[in-house]
Amino acid sequence: MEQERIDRRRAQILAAASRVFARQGFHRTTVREVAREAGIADGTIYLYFASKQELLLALLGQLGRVAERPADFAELAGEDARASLDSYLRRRFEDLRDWRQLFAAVFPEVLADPGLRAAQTAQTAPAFEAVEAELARRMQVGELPPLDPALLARAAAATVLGLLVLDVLGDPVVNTRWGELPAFLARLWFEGLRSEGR
Amino acid sequence: MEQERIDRRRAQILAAASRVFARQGFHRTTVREVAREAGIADGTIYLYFASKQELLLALLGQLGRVAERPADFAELAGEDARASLDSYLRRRFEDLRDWRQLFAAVFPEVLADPGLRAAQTAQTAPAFEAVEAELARRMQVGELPPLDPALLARAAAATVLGLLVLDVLGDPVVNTRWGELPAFLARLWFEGLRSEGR
Amino acid sequence: MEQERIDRRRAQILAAASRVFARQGFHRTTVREVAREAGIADGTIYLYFASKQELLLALLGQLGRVAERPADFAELAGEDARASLDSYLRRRFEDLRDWRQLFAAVFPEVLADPGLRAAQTAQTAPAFEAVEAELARRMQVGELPPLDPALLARAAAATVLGLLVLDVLGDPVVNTRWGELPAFLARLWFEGLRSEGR
Amino acid sequence: MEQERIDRRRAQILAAASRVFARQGFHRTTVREVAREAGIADGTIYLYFASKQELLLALLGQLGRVAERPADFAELAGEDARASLDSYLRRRFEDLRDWRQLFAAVFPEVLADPGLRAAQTAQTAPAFEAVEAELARRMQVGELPPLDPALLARAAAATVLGLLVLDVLGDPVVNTRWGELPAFLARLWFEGLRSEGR
DNA sequence: TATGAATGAGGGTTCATTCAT
DNA sequence: GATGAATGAACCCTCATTCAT
Repeated sequence: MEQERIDRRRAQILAAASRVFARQGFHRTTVREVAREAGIADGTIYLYFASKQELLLALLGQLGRVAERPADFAELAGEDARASLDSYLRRRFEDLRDWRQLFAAVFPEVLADPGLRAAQTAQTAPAFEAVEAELARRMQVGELPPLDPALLARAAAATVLGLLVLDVLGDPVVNTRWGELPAFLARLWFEGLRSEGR
Repeated sequence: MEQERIDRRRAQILAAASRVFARQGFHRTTVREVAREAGIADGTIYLYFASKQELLLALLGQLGRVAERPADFAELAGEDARASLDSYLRRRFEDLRDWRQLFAAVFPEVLADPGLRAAQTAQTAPAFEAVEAELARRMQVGELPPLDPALLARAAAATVLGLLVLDVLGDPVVNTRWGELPAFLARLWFEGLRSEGR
Repeated sequence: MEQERIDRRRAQILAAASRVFARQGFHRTTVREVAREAGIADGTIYLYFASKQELLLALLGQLGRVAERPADFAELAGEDARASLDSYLRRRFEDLRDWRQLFAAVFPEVLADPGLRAAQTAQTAPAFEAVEAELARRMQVGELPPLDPALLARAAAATVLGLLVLDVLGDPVVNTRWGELPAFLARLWFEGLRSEGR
Repeated sequence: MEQERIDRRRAQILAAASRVFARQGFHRTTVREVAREAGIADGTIYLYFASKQELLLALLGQLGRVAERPADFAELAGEDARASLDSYLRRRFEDLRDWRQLFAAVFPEVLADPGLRAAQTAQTAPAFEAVEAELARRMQVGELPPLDPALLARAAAATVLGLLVLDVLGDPVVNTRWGELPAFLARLWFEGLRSEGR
């Protein structure tokens, strides 16, 4: 089908853009470099995207689909809190690794551009709301202690986001021990730092 | 004194740059805009900084001085773990609010530029080591449960960093309730999410 | 062919540069003026030359090919000295006229730039050596009086170079009577200024 | 006297300008560099010269006074042609060495700038006329063979000018054997290149 | 549809010149 | 008079975008 060819081309270009943006940053990358990476001519990109900025927005859209994923959280409703957190984090961190490049490509520019900042925040709002609702429910049924759901959601999101950022920055510990993080976080969040004896 | 005048001018220019970069991002900002914001002529900037890039590096240096601050952590050696964390976080979060603009100005570019990423990671390494050592000490004396100090340090740093990022992104909860975060985090990290009844 | 198109464009740009540089000098000429003269856009020049300086170097290369021409001198080996000088000068002066613009475009900058001065002198050295060898040979066979070949070569080159300079300066006599110069020089150099009667 | 102080300052600045222009060329030299070389502040130059261009014009004026010197030629009226040429050239070449720096500083720009080219040619015209008149006189009295005085004057001037240019270009022979040139030229011009036996 | 040469607006930087001290 | 910090016009060059082939 015609649409299919277009989609394939767009995907090819976006993949190339993601690689080069992640490597050099959006502004240090020329459209020509994206084209070279995709193995096509400069002008061809403009047959599939209206501008360089549109490339970024398309990548942001892809990234957005990951950010929306927390809604899956609700699916875990049945399990007990600790187990559900554990398995949720494990899956989440595996996903994130895959999206690392996309994140490195897009996120710095999101942070730098006021328009994108607003868009990103707006896009993330529903996910936060869903998480907050789920947290509140579990608190009500006594599965979780009565904390502020909004703050708890932010703290959790911030930790994951921060680890992703440290990963992109090249922190050697985070780079090499990414796989240990879900279990570590689950334990930390649930047990806390109280020393056992007390 | 002569040096003093130079320092004042450099500070004036850096403050202006920090404002505009935070607002629009480094690359979307022209040197002319920085000059306008500082109330001086384009060329004057080049009497105090060799290039636009040097402006960024100088701001990065200012930011670095904050990142090194975790070393203060060691000063709290005497207090008990929960109290020391509490007061440390409180002071840290107040500081961070002040450095928010600087962070918003510089960090996106750090994230986007491979060279700056490496520099930033290298610059932060000693602070991580100090924190890890302090954590290990407290674990040994039984003030903290025996967790991996490296991961714990990363998790804590990631949470703070992530909250700063959410703040910059304009998350309404983080924006308006920044002051509640230190106490919330101290409680979360110490008590954990175990519901009381179990 | 592809290379052909490139060569044509380069030639077109160099011809334009030669005209404008000769008219206004290298530094008083903007890249935009060269582009306008060539009938292309500013940026197009940079598809064919890396910098404004490269434009100058390319022109210098063209000029160099003329300076090397004295090697032709050796080809006249068979003829008698006076006749060979005469025909050599005649051809040389005709050539020079054609290269006048190129010379006016490039030479002032060669004279002004230490790096180019050295390059030019180095480039000319082999030609001088060839001429000296030929002169020495003719002296040995008695076709020329025993003068210092190095000085003779310099004196001759200096005269021609000086006339070219006077021509560029706009000396009315040299401008209008360029064609008489070869014969005049041949006569002067051969007969000398001794008045006949002595 | 007041005027004297001014003159001294102007001379000091011009000497500095002459050195730096000769070394780096007019356009590659900043006004600041001239000031540094003169040991004064940037702005001070503008108390004595209206613009950077005026510096050049003042130096051109100094150079002009040398170019006018050929009028001395007339003073030699009494001597016989060969002897007078010989001593004239000897004194001229010594002078020229002294003016070498000035020449290197100013001449490239004269060659490059249409306005200065015209000025220089106009300024030199009277000297040429004087020389031509003297040559014509000597031809009439039989001291010189009947050549075209205008061409002869140009040829002689071109040779000297060309040698000066070769000197500035850094030709090693001209650089090291400048002192031999007057005698060589006198011999060449008078005896010519006819081999003796013929 | 794909190409890549051409375009030209825009930005970082330099530097001649001014002027408050 | 002397200073040198400040100015801002001008220039070289880059690169997103267009369009003829």
